[in-house]
Amino acid sequence: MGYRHSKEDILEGALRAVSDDGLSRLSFGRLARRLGISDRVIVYYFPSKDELIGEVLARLGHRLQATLAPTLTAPVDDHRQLVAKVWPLVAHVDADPVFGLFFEAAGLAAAGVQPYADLAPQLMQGWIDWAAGGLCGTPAHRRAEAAAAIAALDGLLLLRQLAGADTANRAARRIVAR
Amino acid sequence: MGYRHSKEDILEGALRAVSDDGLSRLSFGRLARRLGISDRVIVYYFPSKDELIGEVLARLGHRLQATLAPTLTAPVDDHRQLVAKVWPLVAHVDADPVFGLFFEAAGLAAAGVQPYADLAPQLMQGWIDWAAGGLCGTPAHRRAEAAAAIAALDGLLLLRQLAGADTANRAARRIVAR
DNA sequence: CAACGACTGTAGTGAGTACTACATACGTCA
DNA sequence: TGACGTATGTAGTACTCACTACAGTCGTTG
Repeated sequence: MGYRHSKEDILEGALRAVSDDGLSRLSFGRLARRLGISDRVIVYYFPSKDELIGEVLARLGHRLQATLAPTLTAPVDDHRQLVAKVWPLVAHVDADPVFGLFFEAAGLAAAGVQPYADLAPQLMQGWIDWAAGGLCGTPAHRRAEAAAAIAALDGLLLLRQLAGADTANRAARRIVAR
Repeated sequence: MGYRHSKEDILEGALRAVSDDGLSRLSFGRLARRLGISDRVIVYYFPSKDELIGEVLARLGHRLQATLAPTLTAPVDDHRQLVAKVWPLVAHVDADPVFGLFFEAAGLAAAGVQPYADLAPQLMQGWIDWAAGGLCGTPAHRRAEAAAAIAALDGLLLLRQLAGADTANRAARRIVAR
């Protein structure tokens, strides 16, 4: 028969918890209280906090790319066209908490905090690979334009979080314009 | 006569501490141990941790803008020219820890952690105002181009932190190109 | 049945957290 | 001289943190 708790439930609960409270407030105790279980159960499935964070970030990345996957049907030539196509979506979709978490992880990684310092670079690489899939041209061209697109999108998202949607949208129009 | 400890020394020590360890590892106890004093003294000058963080972030912002101030002598027309002018400097100068801290603060703010959520937006606004000072044209034009420049620069810096300098430099060349 | 592994519970550990209580030294000024 | 504000020290509070020890409870398998 089924057990009372499952790793899947805990992981989903953790995702909702970090969406609400941020990565920095994720703890065994808080999560256990939120789920109404003993922290002992969480520790059983995720023997260390780093493993819990790792799985949360991995799922977060998959979810992010799954959300954006339908965007990249017809390949475009350069990062400006890609930004023009993607920005309205990421700026509209209520994926805000996900991006907030992305920046929090990036910030912690930039500050050298483990395990983020090890995990965030591959999160970023995932973004770039995703963007390269929506571009055409030589591999080198696609890599560089993809990186440029991700830089622009990340910068715009950061701007959106800290200066508001209107400012970010106006900036996006300037970046896209040629 | 001089006192044994001064607020100035503690604040400078705090700046060095966060440059080394990140904002998230700043605590009364850690800082006191690092400075070889009692945490009681720190609490005396900074009655709450939020005040300590606030002053650290403020000084960080001033230092950042002071570093970049000489850049903006001759105003340019749009964000691409501004990025072209500023990027080589911010990418070269050994201001890496400062930018790491900026992203960490932004990430914590995005996640809603206090006091960052309150302080980071004005940090961002400071950047934008600074950038607007290096542009010419109508106020509306300068605001929008400044926001675009900051978005691009922030995105590039994030890319640099998480994907390496080469990738970021290649992306910068694409963004600057018209 | 017996042995085993997967799972759950109770309880605790030692470290770190922000912050406080309280006494005391010290210089300044009425 | 005495009162006062600034500065410093010792000690402690109530809390959260990640993680552990250990005993149990199940279902499955030999």
